[in-house]
Amino acid sequence: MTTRVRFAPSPTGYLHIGSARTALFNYLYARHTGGKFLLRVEDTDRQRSTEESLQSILEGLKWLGFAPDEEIVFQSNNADKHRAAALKLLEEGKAYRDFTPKAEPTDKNIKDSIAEKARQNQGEKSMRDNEYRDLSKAESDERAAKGEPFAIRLKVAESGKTSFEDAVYGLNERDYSETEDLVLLRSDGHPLYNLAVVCDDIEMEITDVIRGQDHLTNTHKQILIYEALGEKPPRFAHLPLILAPGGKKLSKRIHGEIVSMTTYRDAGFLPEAFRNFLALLGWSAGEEQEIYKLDELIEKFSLDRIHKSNATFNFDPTSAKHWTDDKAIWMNAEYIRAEPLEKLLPSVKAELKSAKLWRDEYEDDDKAWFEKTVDLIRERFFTLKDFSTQGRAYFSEDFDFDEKAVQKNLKKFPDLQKWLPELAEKFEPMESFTHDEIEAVVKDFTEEKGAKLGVIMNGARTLLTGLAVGPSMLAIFETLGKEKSVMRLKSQIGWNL
RNA sequence: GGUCUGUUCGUCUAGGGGUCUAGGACACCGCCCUUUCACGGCGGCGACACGGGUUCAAAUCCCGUACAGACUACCA
Repeated sequence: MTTRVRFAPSPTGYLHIGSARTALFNYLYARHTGGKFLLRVEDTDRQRSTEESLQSILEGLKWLGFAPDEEIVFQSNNADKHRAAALKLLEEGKAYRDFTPKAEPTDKNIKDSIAEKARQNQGEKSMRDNEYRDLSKAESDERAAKGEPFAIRLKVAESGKTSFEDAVYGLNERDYSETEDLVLLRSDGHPLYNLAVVCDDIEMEITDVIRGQDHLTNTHKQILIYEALGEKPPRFAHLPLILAPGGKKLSKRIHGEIVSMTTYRDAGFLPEAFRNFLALLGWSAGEEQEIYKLDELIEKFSLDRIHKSNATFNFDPTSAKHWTDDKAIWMNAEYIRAEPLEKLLPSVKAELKSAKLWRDEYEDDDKAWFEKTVDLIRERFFTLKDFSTQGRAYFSEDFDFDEKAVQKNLKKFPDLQKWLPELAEKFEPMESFTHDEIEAVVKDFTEEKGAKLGVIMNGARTLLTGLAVGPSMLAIFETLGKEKSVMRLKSQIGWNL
């Protein structure tokens, strides 16, 4: 049987890092086993689901390159089937009607009030003491017929336990006494999560459920539903969580955009780099390699090498340099300089386009120049954004001067204000403007002035690119060409800062 | 409160009784390379949560404790 896995986000927010990693692992597992990767949108919470979230999630998945192998399933479309399943269990006596009026949730923190209630019930109430649990069928039917509202609860057996072998966490067991008679269908007819998930997974013929560890206890409830329905549960693999620094839960409410996938796309990350980073959060191949191309990830991925302990996604919102996980940034830089140039070019093009620095000649008459330039400057870039910011001077005359660079490399050596335009004049008559010739001219000039080579070079770098850092100066001259080099050396813009 | 799960450098991790004076990566620091910065090279800092067992031997097995997380809804 071919494996079928699903990624099942609920559209109540954008695709965040933890979900993206879950999607990745599902995807890798599907590809590794030659199975199918499916997408199911769990949009049954009408209050919180939004179209905007859905689009954000779809965009994030698209960016990461995880296209579902079959049509997207929307859980809300299956509500009738979920209801039918609940009714069937009711009919078979495996579930019962609970006529207890629905308790309105307290207005304060829901989680806290639930824990509070659990504390109070401690030792006093059994999970089975619902007064309607053993109501006769006749009476139950009669009250229902009269229009009295009811929820449908699963009738969990008095004694026994649920157990399953998790691919990551091993054998999990839970005594029935720990599980309440869970509600399958709300009194307004709305099917609840655990029922919906089980029904959909059955219908979609899911063989392996790979999801966050926060569902570990839900799994027991779901197994109870599978059993009641007379279906065989799929295999389960629960993933460790991705936490915020300090070991707290990563939440969009307190951590903001840092957790959203689109943030990384917009910040100039390469999807392959981010995928690589994500893959190593909670999984490792057990070797000292760090860089894995997708094919390699697919080949090496296995559920049994997923960790049990949660990982911390490290970032520092107060730092411009460490705004997100250092390793993610490093990995992105690694991909930017190591990817085959032709694979990187489209991304650079997109970046330059969005910064209005793109010219169609770069794919035509100036193709060779463009490729050479990208290859030259990518060496020290971290994100695609750097091409339009730090690399701006290579594509436009309208670039900024870094004040510190001007101080350090220009104003500290006032002679340069006269010398650099003079150097430009030496360049002007040159027929061939390439590395060796430029070098000879610059060296002669330096000797003539009795100056230090570094002073001339650094001054030129700042005047030509606005920066104190960058590639070899001779390469910059050659890349920019004679005309621009001469023009910028003579320009006073940098000096007038 | 209860149930379950987890705990190796700041972070991601290797490790499954002896090869561990615990390996790698990122970050940080230093040196080298260099016209600058980066890359690269070399080196440094830095961890087995704690306490008891078991064993000739424990980061590795067992038990406690601490801490963390999940669940404990007519949310998903």
